[in-house]
Amino acid sequence: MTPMQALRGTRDILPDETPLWQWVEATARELLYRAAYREIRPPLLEQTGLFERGIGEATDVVGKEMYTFEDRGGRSITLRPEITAGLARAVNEHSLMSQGSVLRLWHVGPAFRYERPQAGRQRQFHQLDVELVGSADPRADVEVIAIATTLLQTLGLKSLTMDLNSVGNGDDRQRYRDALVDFLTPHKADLDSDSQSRLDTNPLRILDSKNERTQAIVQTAPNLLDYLAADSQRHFDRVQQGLTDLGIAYQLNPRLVRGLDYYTHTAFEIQSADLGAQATVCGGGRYDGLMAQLGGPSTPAIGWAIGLERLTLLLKQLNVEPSTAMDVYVVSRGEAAEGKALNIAQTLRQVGLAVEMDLSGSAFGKQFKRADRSRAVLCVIVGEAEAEQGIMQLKWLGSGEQVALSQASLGAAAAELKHKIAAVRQAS
RNA sequence: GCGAGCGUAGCCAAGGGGUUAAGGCAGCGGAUUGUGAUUCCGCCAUUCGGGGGUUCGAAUCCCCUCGUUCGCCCCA
Repeated sequence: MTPMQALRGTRDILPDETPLWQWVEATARELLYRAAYREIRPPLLEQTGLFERGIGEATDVVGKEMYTFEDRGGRSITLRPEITAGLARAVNEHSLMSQGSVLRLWHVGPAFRYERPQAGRQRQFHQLDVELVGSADPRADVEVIAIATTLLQTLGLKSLTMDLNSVGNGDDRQRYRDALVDFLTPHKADLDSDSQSRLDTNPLRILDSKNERTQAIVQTAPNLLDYLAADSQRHFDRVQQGLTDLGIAYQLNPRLVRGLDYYTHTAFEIQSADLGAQATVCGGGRYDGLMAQLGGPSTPAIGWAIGLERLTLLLKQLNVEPSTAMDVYVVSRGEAAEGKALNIAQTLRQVGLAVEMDLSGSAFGKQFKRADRSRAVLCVIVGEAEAEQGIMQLKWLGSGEQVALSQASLGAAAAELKHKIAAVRQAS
């Protein structure tokens, strides 16, 4: 019988890796709390129409990458391919927005796209998603982008670059789209085949093509930024000014066009040179039309998503390893002693210490080796002699110093032990 | 969905038709039946991702399949 395997494009995040993920999530949670963002937890399943209407039927994500199936009631269901649409739906459904107010939300969780797996690209992947709903102010764009850069910086990521663009409002985009089609149509025969078909379906995406001949043609195409209306331009100017004032570096990339239809005005991507072809760690932008598109009141919004697989890949390259060391390792031998050891571990855990018990019953020498490997600061020893005398040995693994303590006084001494362990750890 | 490379133990691997599949790390047991290092000894793949074929003989050659990596594509 062949052993069961995880599905293609999915993977187990193993105990050796979860400390890194937990550290990323804890850092993000703290940062978002300080910026007044609140967590929301929408379902992973939504009706298919949400994504068709929200993301756009002409996009690759909706057109060929969704996990869509019919449930037992005959409804078309889709595992979310991204998070923003579900959040927008929830905001509408529960009327979370009251007029004139602002809603700051975040969420972390899996999303699903049926794609060919690659380093930094899986079929089930995880995103941290941040959204600011209800403000069209350019300061909102700056706030949201600053949260992304601060988070990445706090985690220790230095050599990242940010591309910034404005795709304008719906009218700007339409006028530019027309101009671009007019420009490209005479060159149609020289474009790569993907770009040829996009000329009808999604011409702006041609700007993004990596095909050399296509790029050469696109070099001389009209510039999107020349087609922004006065207020679109003004909005974009103020976003740039705000970023500059905060010392956030970026480069303008008039060919940055993101693959989801809902984006308007500001669009940005944060990339790393250390990820190969899947270089984008964080991507986002403004989506002023989405809420209305989904049947709610017209509401401006901006947000982004960070890909956690890509982020943790970068952190692993930096050898970031959150500590998983135990405070205390309990060694015991003999029936009476092993019973006592359980009590001792409980007592120490109650004051907040991390305590691992050796369950092997093997020779003390072996147990000490494991104590060492657990990177515990303190080893508690209960053998037959100690059990009989009602005591335990406390051995400080750094210095080797060992003292006896009566079991009866452990409760009273536990808090002091905790302080001493913290002090020893600090010193090392 | 297209193209190319790679799958030998928990990890890193040698072996490229001749039958007991090197070695290292990790793990377990012992030397040391109550104290962490080092050292030494022993154990740890009835089988080379899976299935089929060629052959007297297959980890090695062929086909299929699964997984993975790198591009394309797409995006986080």
